[in-house]
Amino acid sequence: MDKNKSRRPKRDAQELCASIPSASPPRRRSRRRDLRDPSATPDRPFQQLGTQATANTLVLGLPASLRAGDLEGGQPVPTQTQTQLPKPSLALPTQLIEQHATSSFADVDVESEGGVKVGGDTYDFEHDEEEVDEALRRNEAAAARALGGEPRNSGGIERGDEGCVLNHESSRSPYRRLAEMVAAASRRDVDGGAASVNPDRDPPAAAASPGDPKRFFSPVVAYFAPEVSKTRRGILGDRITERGGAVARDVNDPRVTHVLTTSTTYRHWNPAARLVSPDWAQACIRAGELRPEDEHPPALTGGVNPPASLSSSPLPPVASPMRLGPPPSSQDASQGHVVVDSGSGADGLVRPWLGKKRGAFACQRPSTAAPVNLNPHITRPLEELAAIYEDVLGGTNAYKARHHKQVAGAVERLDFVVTDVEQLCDPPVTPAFAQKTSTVRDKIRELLATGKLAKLEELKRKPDVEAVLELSGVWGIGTETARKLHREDGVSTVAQLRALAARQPGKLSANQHVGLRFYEEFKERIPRDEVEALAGHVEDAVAAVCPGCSVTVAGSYRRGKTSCGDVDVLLCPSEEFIRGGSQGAPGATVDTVEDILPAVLARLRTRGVVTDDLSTGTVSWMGVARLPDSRERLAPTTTDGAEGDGAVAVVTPKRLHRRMDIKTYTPDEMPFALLYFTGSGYFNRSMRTWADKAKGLSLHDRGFNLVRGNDMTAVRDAKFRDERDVFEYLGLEYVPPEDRSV
DNA sequence: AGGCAGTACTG
DNA sequence: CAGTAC
DNA sequence: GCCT
Repeated sequence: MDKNKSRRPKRDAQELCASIPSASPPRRRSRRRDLRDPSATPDRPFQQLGTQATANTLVLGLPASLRAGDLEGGQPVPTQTQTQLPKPSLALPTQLIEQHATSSFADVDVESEGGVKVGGDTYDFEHDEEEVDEALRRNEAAAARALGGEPRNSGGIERGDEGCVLNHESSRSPYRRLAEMVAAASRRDVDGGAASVNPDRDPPAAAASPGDPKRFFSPVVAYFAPEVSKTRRGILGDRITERGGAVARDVNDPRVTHVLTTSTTYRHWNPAARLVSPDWAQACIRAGELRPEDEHPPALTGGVNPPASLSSSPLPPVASPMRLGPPPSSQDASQGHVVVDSGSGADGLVRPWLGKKRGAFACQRPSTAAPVNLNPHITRPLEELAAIYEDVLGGTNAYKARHHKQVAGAVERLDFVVTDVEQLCDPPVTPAFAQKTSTVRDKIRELLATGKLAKLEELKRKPDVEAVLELSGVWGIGTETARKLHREDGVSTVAQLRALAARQPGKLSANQHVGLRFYEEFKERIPRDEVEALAGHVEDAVAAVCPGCSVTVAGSYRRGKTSCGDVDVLLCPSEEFIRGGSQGAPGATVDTVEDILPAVLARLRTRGVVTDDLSTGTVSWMGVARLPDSRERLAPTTTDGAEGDGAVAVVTPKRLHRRMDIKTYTPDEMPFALLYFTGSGYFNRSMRTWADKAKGLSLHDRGFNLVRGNDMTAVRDAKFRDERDVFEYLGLEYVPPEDRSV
């Protein structure tokens, strides 16, 4: 009766705010990109395999007391608990964002070798002088702007990415700020395409007469695939917007009508979008009118083989089962800013997805690669300390760790070199920096002054720290087990642990043996291509078992990272399958949702893709996978008769074992699952908190629960088709995956 | 001073 | 139930 | 470690 956890959250609103993508990154992003090796692989944001798309994820537990259907309306019906929150009339994200320049600028000495001198010590950067120069230029520019330079934009907010910084007015309600940040972030996205193409241009004169022949692109919302060069994208984008069209930044945007790509294997889930070559746009421009798309299918890019894994499989028409419905007739598409007028003359311009049935996974878009870290002198020690707090000390120290990491992350994202803590307080990098005091702030001060952290040095001197740090790096070994192994068995290194495991196998659990076996391999990052290839095998298996079931890669892959720590795959059978099993989904060899995963896994094991299990359930699996031997991956046995002449073995250099998770969700749950498993962790936490504070909802990987006093009730009054619906329900504006890295 | 999400799987 | 991971 |  006492566990009466009147758990009415009191979460840190601050953390939340801080964890929402701030408005500044995009600009940095693009600038930074220029600094990098142009040949670097562009980031690809996310991959939606198969068809279906809508989904999100969340993992909040399903509270025991789920009472179905006793809700009405979307209104949380608060009970009279003492814990009732003010439920402020949190006006949702509004357009209060003010623009102002980057707050601070640094004063740095650049040493000849590219180090930066701070507080007497010189730090070597992992990047070169040019980057530092760039940072300095940026600082200068920021300074100029701050001093009253060019008002970035009159009244508007979403004008381009440039210099749109939030007003960090700390007196405002944190929730309010959160909403605003979210709003700003998404706003960037929405019109962003055009804006980013040409920041100085006026909005695609939505005002002009729709019928204006000069504006023949008005029914078009284009999305440029990442492989289209920046310049071409810029030029064509300008032309398109000049002629009434719009350019979207997010393939996910439902308004996208045309995906301009050069890849024949480009694939994405928007059923309404048409895949065309950029040449199509050029042809239209030349002709002064819309040209038939068919004349410009995505061009082949010279002789490049699609990822072996994909082409290798007689890939079934996985492409679209679920979405063969009529195309969203242009104007419905959304409550959006860009109104897509399907225009009469454009007969069939917008039509159902008829795209490739097979192909590589590869819809990518320009990178969201992590910007260069200009402040390793601060972030490295903080992260090191955080790691010790979390992996060695454990327990509630994890919260300290979380905070240290949060600060390190925020500092890492800054586009100037920090030389004084005050620079972090002006607009506070994290809410804690708005406070008068803070231990982390003291640590940074110490770092800047001495280049060291006494606390860190002290911890590192303890003999067991290093050992526990290393041992807990083994999957399945946490702080407790690591400590115990060190204390009781004198094990300090993974090598020693292996020796022990060989002598006394019973010392470790089965999972820990697996973790130990693949210790080195699991530490390696997984390139996007490989994630796609692995997911491709999953897709093949799924298609064989349950046609129409979508396969979506979530996780950091979906956030556009160039490499991932693991592969996170979500399966979602079609509505038809849910209703009628193999009746509803012809070709399915299984009948229930619970049967899908085991059948898929069986296939993957047979093919050698899945090598080990870590945990197995009917709707959730965690384990180990790797690309099969190249001999097994033959050239595509083309369906059109062009016979693959046998093994065009694409050699995979190492074929490492990778951590992979696969989970099954119903279409109703998918939006939540996607959201949850796309993360990031901070982003999720912020959304959870927002949901709770603002709406009295608890958000998890399968839906919402309405929190009433001590129990919860599943929310089932609303239909959530995709992530956008979840954002909307929460009164937040949509944030695309790439902006969720926080 | 208490809370920080809450669950699923393993042994 | 503790430990671990998500 | 920080928020309520």
